[in-house]
Amino acid sequence: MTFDLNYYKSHNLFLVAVDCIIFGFHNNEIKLLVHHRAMEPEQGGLSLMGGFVQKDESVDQAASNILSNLTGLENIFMEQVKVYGELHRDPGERVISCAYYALIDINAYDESLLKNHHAFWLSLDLASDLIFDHSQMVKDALAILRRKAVLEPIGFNLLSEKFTLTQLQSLYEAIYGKSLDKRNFRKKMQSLNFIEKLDEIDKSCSKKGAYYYKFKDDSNSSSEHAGYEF
Amino acid sequence: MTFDLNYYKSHNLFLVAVDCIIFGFHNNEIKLLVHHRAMEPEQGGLSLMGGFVQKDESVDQAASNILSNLTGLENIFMEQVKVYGELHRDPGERVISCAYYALIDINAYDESLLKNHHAFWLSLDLASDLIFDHSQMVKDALAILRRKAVLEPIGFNLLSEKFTLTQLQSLYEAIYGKSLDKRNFRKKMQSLNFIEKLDEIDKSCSKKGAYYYKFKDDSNSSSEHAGYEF
DNA sequence: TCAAAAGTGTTGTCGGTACACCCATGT
DNA sequence: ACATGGGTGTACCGACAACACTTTTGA
Repeated sequence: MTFDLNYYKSHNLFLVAVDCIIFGFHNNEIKLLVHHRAMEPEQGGLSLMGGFVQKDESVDQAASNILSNLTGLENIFMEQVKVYGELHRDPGERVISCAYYALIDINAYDESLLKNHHAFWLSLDLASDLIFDHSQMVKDALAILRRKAVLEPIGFNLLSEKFTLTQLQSLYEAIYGKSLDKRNFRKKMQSLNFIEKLDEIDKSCSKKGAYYYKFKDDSNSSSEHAGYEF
Repeated sequence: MTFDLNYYKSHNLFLVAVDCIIFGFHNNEIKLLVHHRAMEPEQGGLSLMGGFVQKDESVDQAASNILSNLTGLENIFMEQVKVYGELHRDPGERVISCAYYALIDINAYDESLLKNHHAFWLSLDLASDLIFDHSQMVKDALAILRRKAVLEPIGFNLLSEKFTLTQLQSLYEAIYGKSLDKRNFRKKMQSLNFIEKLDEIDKSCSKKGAYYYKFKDDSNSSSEHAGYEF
């Protein structure tokens, strides 16, 4: 089967990049995986982890490849933020970039891979002076995260498999940048039905000890945000 | 200033397209501007209006250029839906496409331009069998529209400058695909503070006549959905 | 015994929803 | 006079926000 390739050939071609906003959570703070850019322009500047899309991969695949090369993690939830397509957003060359965000457990990734890539965790407070339009990408990703975390069991990926309610609350406080009422938070979490109490108790950060919880396995059935059919 | 262009040169290049989901509203139905695709593959199939991004325009500009070439309308609100980057989404060639949606007043555009492009309005009910992944694009755009129309004075662009509350309600009913309570709808609209009653009365579709309303000029100040700062 | 974190209920407010009738007018 | 669409108010319910004390235990 051949098509009229002239139709396609007569148009411009572009470099297409993927930039990843990889969130982690440590010390009650949201962190961001970044590195110092190795080449001009903006050599040495703080940059999101990214790369170019290759011929033989979809854009989504390009994003998850970047993440797995960097952390060894596979099948992590990633979602598109948006496309950044301004003419001179990368002063070096015309590059159209698609941003993705991911949420990972900061305790469960391959440290050595991360070192190979000279990547490190940056506190979100300092994410306001990344190179190019990367700070905007982070802002946009955070807005999505904030919007979704109210409704869906997103954000659990930022914690270890077992976590206490206090830890979970700290995470939400970090995401929204404000403190929450303990009783209201617990009540809400209960009603959302995303988590399940375990028998185990964590005594590491209190004398009394706190029950561990985990993210319910069947929490895919609960949300399913309306089919939005025609 | 020269940069290390080898870094950029060593990567693959792509065709980048823009596909526009252009919504209109007529006869109490949401419509979609489409055309029959002129070339293989899928020649004759129903397609969104689209085109390729050119070297000298941003991706956003590419989208608004498509809209203005097609309708003569400038400065219309358009928003990105997302990027569609699967390998074989366009069977003819590898094309990465960025979808945008727009809402236009179906009574105020240049009919002749539209004819030149062989474009026509399709009822949204029939939008489930567009070519490629275009139906998915429409679904995704609708989801965004539904999410935003509750909070923001979006959707007004689908009506003429002056409109009655009944017309506005029909629009919302079409967007959400269900009928709404008249009293609750009016109460809500009042509280949202987006619209302003005019002195003029429309007698075209009732004996009693209905007040015209318009979208408040200063409604930019009202929303401003939180800075989401770091 | 005391410091430190875990855990637990009630009340008021607000927004959403359900629901039924009168009004003005053209025919 | 009547048919047609325009316009209005009230009562219930659920979600969210504010708010303070008791429990457990390791040091």
